[in-house]
Amino acid sequence: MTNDTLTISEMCVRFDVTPRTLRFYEDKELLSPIRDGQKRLYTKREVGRMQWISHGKRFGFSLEEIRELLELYYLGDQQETQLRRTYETGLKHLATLKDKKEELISSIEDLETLLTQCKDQIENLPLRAAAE
Amino acid sequence: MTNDTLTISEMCVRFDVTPRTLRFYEDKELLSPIRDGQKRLYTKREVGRMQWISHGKRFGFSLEEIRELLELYYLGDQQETQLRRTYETGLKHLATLKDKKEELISSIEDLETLLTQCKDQIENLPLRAAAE
DNA sequence: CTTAACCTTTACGTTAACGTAAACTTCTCT
DNA sequence: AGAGAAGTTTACGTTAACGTAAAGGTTAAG
Repeated sequence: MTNDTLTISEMCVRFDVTPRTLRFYEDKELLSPIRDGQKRLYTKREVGRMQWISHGKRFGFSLEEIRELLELYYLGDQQETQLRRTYETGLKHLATLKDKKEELISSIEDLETLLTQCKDQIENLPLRAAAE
Repeated sequence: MTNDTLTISEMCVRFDVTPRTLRFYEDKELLSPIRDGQKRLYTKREVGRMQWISHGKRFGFSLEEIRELLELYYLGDQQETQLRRTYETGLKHLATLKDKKEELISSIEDLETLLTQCKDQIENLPLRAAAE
């Protein structure tokens, strides 16, 4: 019974999304689950793709940008031209991710500085009034 | 002449946004430039805030989430309660940022793996036909 | 057999984050 | 004075990414 495919509700639990979201992604050609009759079944490949979608969203990429990147999950019998294009797209995404990483690191430092200042202010609060 | 305030168009250049965007952020109380007659002037503080907005957007935060964080830029004569709340909010954001950082790092690794595979495929392409 | 759980399609609704157009002021330059 | 550049307010429009409701098919349990 424990096949290596997931139902739509299992996917929903796993990625904390609604069925609507998964169908929406399918409509946008980000996912293409197989069918058992009417029902959708998500293979390991779809799970992998959904993983990327999930991460991509958290990093602020649009679904369209994510869709481009997902080409890397095919890599079937592609034309050389297409294969190279996919590769180039991947490289660009990689560069963007690395940029964001740097930006993120310095943002974390900035926020830590702000928090330190905030903490100082809290600790040096004027002891209120005098009545105690 | 070179005051330490920026006009709206200077802000637009600096952050690569339209005037509409800056006015929109003002409407949402993310920014509050001073006025010279009708015209908006952005002080160093507003520039600092806009810096955060810009980063926040790139990391996938909503404007509402960013607005909360921006409280850290006031730190004026706040009530202790409010100050602590602001501090807590900041801590949560910091934790989220750190999570995203980890996620980002492993995503970069994953993408690099995919790209390596893709590169392999390109290099091992069947030399087409034979006619040459 | 029928009820419930789970799935489906179709289609209109909603929210965030701006875009865009119209009509007006203010300043500077010639 | 007249033209242009840069700014303003007001308000309707747009797009992405789903939410939500209606109406119905399928399968296991009682």
